[in-house]
Amino acid sequence: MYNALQDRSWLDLTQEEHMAKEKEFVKEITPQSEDFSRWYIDTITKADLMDYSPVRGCIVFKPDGYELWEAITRELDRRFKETGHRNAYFPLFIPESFFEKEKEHVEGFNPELPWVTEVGGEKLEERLAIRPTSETIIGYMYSQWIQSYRDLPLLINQWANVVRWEKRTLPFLRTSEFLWQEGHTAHATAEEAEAETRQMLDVYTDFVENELSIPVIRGQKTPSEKFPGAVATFSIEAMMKDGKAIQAGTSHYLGDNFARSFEIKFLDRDNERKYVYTTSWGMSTRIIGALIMVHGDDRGLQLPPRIAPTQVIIIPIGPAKTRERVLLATDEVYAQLKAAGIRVRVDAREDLSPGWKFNEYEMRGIPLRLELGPRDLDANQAVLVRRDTGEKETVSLDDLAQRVPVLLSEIQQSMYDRALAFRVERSEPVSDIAQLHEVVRTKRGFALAGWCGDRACEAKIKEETGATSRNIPFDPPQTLSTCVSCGKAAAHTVWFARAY
RNA sequence: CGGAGUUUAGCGCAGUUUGGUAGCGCGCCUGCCUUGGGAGCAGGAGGUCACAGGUUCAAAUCCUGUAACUCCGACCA
Repeated sequence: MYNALQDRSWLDLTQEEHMAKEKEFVKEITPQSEDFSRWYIDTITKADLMDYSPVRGCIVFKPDGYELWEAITRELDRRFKETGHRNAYFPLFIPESFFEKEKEHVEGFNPELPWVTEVGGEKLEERLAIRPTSETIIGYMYSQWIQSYRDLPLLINQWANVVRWEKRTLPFLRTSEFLWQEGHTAHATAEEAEAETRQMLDVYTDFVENELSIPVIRGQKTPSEKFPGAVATFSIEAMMKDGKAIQAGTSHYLGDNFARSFEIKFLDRDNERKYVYTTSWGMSTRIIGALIMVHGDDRGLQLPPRIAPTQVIIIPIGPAKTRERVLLATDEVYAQLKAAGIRVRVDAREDLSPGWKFNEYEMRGIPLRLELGPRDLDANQAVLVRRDTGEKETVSLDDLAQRVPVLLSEIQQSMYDRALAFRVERSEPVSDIAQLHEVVRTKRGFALAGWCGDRACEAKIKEETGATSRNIPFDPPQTLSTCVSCGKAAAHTVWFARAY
């Protein structure tokens, strides 16, 4: 365990290194390089995003964490509505018989389902599952609602909590109860449903890359990794700073599987009764974990400006005798930024030193800090400090409303660029399992490999390296011709990685 | 679900070997003083030592069991 007080090595460091080292032991966050898991837990705890709950595997979203989710829902919801979807809400409880209608589906979820079996001490006639996802109950309702081709397409989204009793949980990334949205659509033709599946993957990609500054790999899941009951599952995959993958969002083409199970039929123009084709797609609070693990550093969180609940924190500085003057100017700067549409807050608490606040808001990931003190006022300027690079600049008070939005957008882009460069650097093609193992375990990254299409080869890779297939990318950097496992001709080029 | 570790004040920990008054740092409260990278001084509050049993004159400490958390595996959209 690193003990800051006993570590004298920093005495020999240069001024700059000395500063950095000093900062290191001021805060209570384990460095990423020392223990990434500890870093993650330290960061989300110290940044006050969540707390553990008395219920195993369930966390409390504290206001700062929930505010992040609210920002995410706002941006996603806007995109869903722009693409013609409407929100609805279906029950939390699902009758047991519903699950049994789709064999693959029930087998996929059975191990994680909690059941309500009695109420008021009396046993229920039929057990009720607490939903792990809502395909079945929505499928049933759709069978009631859809009569004619004129009822199609049916484009509905639900914001909800779902429960999957996970054996191993990790805050945000894998919790027994989590929040998400699930879209469920029904279409007259397979082509239209497939187009919807791709469109929603595009929506997710746009959201994650542009709002969260997280570059993603788009592709199709292999059969063993696809959603239970789906014809095809598509995903966007992101690389965390420890080189592991997180599935950031999924979109499923369900074909007519659920339509057949739930008798969802419509009368077409030709007066024939036909099954509909359905899709479902989801993104969950897991994305918050990804956001933290992609951008965070040893000083804590780092939030991309477009999603950050607070984009600029203003810290007024100065002793009592200049305080009134500084606060007056702070009010003006605040109003100016607010009017420019920037999410801005002021921390004028007198009992905490400016230095304390600098560290605190860096830990909390606020993208831009604005310092305003008496010396600044004399020069009619303010100091702006970027969270991502630490760069300082002074800006005339008259130019703030122009300069701040520009800086925020530069930060947004630069965070994306940095994450992309990191992923590219940690990704490489491999030609045998030993190499694949080397890439995912030692170098800690993504391995691009040829795959013959045989489940046994995929299972063997997982067995020997701990890596799972992430997806078959739409745009692989190159195409590989032999299977990394058996050496036969490759049917697909696949990304493999250790995953959360 | 297996293996290992942890559980003592809000947080981080010492105390457990060898049973005998509940401790430290940070934070918190009051006051003074301070403010450009986690300020200082003084005073103060705060704990069924995870939980349940057991041994003992006496248990944070020894024994048994349970739970939660962390890590590593297994499982898993």
